[in-house]
Amino acid sequence: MRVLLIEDDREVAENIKDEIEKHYIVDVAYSGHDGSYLSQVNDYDAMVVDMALSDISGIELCRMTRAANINTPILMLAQTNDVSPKVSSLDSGADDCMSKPLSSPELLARLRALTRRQPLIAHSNLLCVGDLCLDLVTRTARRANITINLRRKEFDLLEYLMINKNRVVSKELILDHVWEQGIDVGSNTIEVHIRTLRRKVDRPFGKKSIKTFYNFGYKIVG
Amino acid sequence: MRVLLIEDDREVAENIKDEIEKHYIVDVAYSGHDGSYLSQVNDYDAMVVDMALSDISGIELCRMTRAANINTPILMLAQTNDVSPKVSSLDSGADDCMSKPLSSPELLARLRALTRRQPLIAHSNLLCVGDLCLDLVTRTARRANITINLRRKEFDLLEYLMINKNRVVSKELILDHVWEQGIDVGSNTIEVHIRTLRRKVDRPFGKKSIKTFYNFGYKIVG
DNA sequence: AAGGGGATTTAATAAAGTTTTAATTTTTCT
DNA sequence: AGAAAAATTAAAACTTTATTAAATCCCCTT
Repeated sequence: MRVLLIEDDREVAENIKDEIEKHYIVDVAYSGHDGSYLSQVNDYDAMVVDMALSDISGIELCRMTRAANINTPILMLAQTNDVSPKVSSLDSGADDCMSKPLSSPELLARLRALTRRQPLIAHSNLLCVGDLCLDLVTRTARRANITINLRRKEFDLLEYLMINKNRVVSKELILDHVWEQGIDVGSNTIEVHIRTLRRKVDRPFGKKSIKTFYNFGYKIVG
Repeated sequence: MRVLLIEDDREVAENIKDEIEKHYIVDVAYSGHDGSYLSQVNDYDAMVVDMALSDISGIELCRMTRAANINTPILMLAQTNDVSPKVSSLDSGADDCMSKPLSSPELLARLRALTRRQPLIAHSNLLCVGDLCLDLVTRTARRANITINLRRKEFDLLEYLMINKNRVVSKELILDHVWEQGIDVGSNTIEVHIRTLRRKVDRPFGKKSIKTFYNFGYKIVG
């Protein structure tokens, strides 16, 4: 197991390094640039990133890392217990976030939890199928540089179709994942929502990305 | 996106539910037992579990869930900011842990981070005869890397033939298994469907995998 | 607590797609 | 060759989906 620690306060860095080093191999970068470079040339099992780096902010570094298609789990270290920086870092692609003062046992436990999972697939708040992109944070869609506002059910339905892009999903699965239990199975509410979705994301762009599969379900293609 | 909330304080449960419900579908269990049961019978994209349930501890519930081979991401809710319960829950299989008092934006951001990783895609279940494969989940066939859309009766008929690959099945058996009871035995609907099947799965590929057995039935060979 | 406004569901009808029937041609078996 | 079975076709009968508009639900404000 190899961990990359990015922290520009040398003293803090030494302390954290010593703790992690009791269990894993640690590389330390004392600046965002160095960290970013190391994260791209080496394969790490996890990264621990201080949010308040002086050259590149932790959030920016996170975004860059994900943009470079590096899916290494990232644990962010926030200066304070404020909520908003934590939310920003999670939404910029970090997997976890803890605030200072740090507890080493907790830090190590969080690293264990992060690295336990399989190497994972995508790591972005954007879910894209062709030129249609769904922003999971703002819950809007974009196509041809136009932002499309979606209602809640429309968003949920589109998200489920897009998670399963290029695969047919049955109406039964759609009901299970997008609607509450116990919805009347005989109703045509799925069809109605498919229609509004098509009107918003397909028709204005002359596309037909949502296909119908008679007597079975739908699929979205890219 | 479906979330299971396990929390036995009804008032707290309602509050959390209302928050999560702004974005996802929420099922609530008011006891560890109910929660454990629900997590096993339904597919959730994430679980939010109170550590201090009165019947089963959150930690125990976590262990049971992982032991049952359920990999749904789990976010634990700790009563206090103490380190040791957090460490225990992370080590018992939880993926993340936050302490009360809860901040809804942070809770939602953590849920986004957790569910971003492994979107819940339905997995295929294949039935193959030679190079012809039937996906029982999407109800499509594939041959030579081309996906073939099948209508309901075509699919049912092909599935029955493929289940009995390399064995002749009588028309009587086909009628029994693929058609409702009481279909007119004198009709030629089987022949018509065999024809459309051959046109879709054999002819375009220059194959003849569906054989006729005069005065008896059909068989598919691999 | 009541009203307003958007979101969601229901319901009715039109449109599209599927399955069966039936008539005809071709093949198989004796 | 002749009878029976299977293949081929096209059209009729049937099912499912798309489209509307209206009704209901839900949340937010007052």
